[in-house]
Amino acid sequence: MLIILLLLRMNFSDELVQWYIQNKRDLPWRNTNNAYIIWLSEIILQQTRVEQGMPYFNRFVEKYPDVGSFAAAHEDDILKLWQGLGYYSRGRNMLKTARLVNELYHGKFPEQYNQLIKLKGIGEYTAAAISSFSANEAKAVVDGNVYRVIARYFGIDEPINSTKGKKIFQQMADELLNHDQPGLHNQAMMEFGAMLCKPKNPACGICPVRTGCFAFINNAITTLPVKLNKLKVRDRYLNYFLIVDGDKLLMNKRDEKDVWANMYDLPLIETSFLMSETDLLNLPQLSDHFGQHIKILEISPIYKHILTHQRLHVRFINIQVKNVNLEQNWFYTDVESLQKLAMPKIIFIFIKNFFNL
DNA sequence: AAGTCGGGGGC
DNA sequence: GCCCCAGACTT
Repeated sequence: MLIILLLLRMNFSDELVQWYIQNKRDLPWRNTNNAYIIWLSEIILQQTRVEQGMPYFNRFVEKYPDVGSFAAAHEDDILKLWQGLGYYSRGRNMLKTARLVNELYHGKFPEQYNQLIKLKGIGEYTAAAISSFSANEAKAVVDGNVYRVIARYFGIDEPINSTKGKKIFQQMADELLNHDQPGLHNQAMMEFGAMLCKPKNPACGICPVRTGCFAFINNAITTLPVKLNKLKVRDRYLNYFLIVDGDKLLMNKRDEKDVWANMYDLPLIETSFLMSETDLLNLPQLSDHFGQHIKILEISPIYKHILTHQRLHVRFINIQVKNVNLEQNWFYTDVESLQKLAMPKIIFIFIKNFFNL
């Protein structure tokens, strides 16, 4: 019985690897075993589609061809290059890791799972990916694709985002791993999930392993994998003030907490509910910052900006003021330097249009 | 164990 | 709208 199970599993891996070799996409990070380059690609691709991450990967490789050059960068430069990709802590953690690697390993990016897992921004998935792709270490990756492929093929209905579920899927992935070619096996599992065993409308018609697939046989494609979802979305109302003084604009550097940590936006008054323009302009905070003589030049419509846990209602209010009480993180910048600051997408778009950049 | 962190694409 | 994307970190 055990032997039959073993054979079945070996066949599964072999089938996927064969399918992979014939159908894989030609992606730039697949043509190297340079752990640094693979690290770059893996961090960029966390929770990010390949098409979205690709241009960022190319720009990062170009600008920072090795760990040393990355380690020497300023956080502002990393965040600027990361602008628009989201989950900015990835960029900030990369800088910490690059600097540590540069010191600890003298610029040679580690390839062993046990070394990688200790680094900031590298979890189980990424450590397994880097070690198996760069050095063929026998560690099985479990990403969103792998969860889906295993859940469907073996009919596992344990939620993939429960603690118990994660353990089960990791264990199954470990057992499935082809120890002769871990890197190839891992790539195959993920590519198969991404290209064929897709979340919606998987291509079961051309699937090489459908005859052994639980979900295909039992018509459970749409119900597997199972995921617990209790996503709470919060509404936030962001009122940004555009204050132009000659050729300079008043900017704010955000703090370490909250979204968009360490990035740049504008002076902000946040409310937890939709406030009318007149009520907003009567807020004491406004006169505290800008005095009594405030002239409204222009008010933008309210833009809805969707984040994972937040619905942002954003508007921009262009005002003319006599004097400004500078907050801790406020500063003036000219339009030239403006382009070097890493800004959240919605801020960047607005400013870009406003100044015709 | 639950909450937080972006932005975009497919349906 | 809702779900998902080569997840990790903090509380």
